[in-house]
Amino acid sequence: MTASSPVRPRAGRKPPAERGEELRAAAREIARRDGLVAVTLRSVAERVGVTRTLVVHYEPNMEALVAATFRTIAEDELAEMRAETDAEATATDALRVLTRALLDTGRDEVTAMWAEVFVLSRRNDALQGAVRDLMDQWQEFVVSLIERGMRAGEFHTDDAHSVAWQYLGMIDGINSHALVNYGAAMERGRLVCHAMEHELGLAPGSLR
Amino acid sequence: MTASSPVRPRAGRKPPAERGEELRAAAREIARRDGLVAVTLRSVAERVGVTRTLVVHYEPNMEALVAATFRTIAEDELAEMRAETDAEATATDALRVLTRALLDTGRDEVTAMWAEVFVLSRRNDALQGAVRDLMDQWQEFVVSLIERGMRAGEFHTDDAHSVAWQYLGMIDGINSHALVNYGAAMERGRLVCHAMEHELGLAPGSLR
DNA sequence: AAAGTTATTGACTTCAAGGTCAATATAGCA
DNA sequence: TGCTATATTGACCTTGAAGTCAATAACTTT
Repeated sequence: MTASSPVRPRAGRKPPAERGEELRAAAREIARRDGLVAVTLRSVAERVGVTRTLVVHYEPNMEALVAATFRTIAEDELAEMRAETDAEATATDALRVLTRALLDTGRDEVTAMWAEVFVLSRRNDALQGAVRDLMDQWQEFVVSLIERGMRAGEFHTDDAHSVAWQYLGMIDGINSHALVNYGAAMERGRLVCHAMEHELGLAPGSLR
Repeated sequence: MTASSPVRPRAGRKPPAERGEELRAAAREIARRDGLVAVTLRSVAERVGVTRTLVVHYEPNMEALVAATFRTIAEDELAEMRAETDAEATATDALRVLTRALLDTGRDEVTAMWAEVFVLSRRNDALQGAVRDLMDQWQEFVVSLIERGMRAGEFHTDDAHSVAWQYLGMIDGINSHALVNYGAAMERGRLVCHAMEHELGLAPGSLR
């Protein structure tokens, strides 16, 4: 075992834009799989197959990378939801589709990340900023959906903001609990639908 | 500055039970103030004024201490809620009081701890067990409250378990969001009340 | 009062985190 | 073809986490 070389071959030189994107993509994959806490200099470097130092070269601040990673993942998901709801003919249909999508079991990784973010942002200012931003964007998204329904005469409420905010909170909480409570994961969302139907003056069952 | 002694005086010898409780109490205080992640050998030792080694002597496993800390805090709170609701004359009153208490702003530290726990339990088996236990106990508590109301003819539902589970999820989520969204913290809970009134066949406004 | 049990401590180890700094190798340009 | 800017690396530092182990000091018991 004289020359057993466990050495990694030198990473090929790449244009900064490409390498940078490669590193950020790796950070996102790690965050999706093992959570934002797992996004470290070492883990990102190892995944890409470069030295820690190179990661520092591109991302001189880990807190910032974590925040950016969260931001991108969350913004991507929001864009997806926008696209899906925009495609629906009525606001009621859109809200039904949105609720169904948000309560879907396959979204567990994102749910876990949001739970993580509430904790981590206590100690990471950049992340806290990103969280606020994303919460605002989500809030605005749901408000505009409600307003769309009001303009069309489908929904009726006098406080779209409050309804939107609590809607998002309820969904987040139920999903978080389902993360631990495997058994109950199937039946998530009945109360949310009833609550929204009631709150927006919809006929019972409209959202199912 | 030859003899500037920053040395801590030797801690007085105490009976194991007392010292043990002292350490666990310190862990709880730290958890309440700075979160469960802040409960470390060092922080507990420093707070009590003893060496790290002594903490190890009493708590040979940090994961276990963190789990026990969470368990005690959460069980204390549950006991408090039990006492408060038991004191109410009707189940409707009890539910109103419970909801109000759970949505109270002063409960933010506990909310933060629960959010933390969902994240940490991914990497701490003992903690995961404690979380499951406590969720079960809460679930059972709310279910029995609902059943009390059904026996008295106040509530009507065909799935107390599902209603209880989602009730807790909603409250948790709304509180978590309020942790970040200072502005909206005042108006938490309208939807939850409406949802529960609707779900349990109560007259609108019964829970306000 | 002496002995023995054990609460308490200090020195040390291991591991993983973020980060610095100077050296090296390589791709693209002159 | 050779130069040069810079992408990439290796060696090193600091901090804070958990944990081990033998030594010391303080009660309790005989």
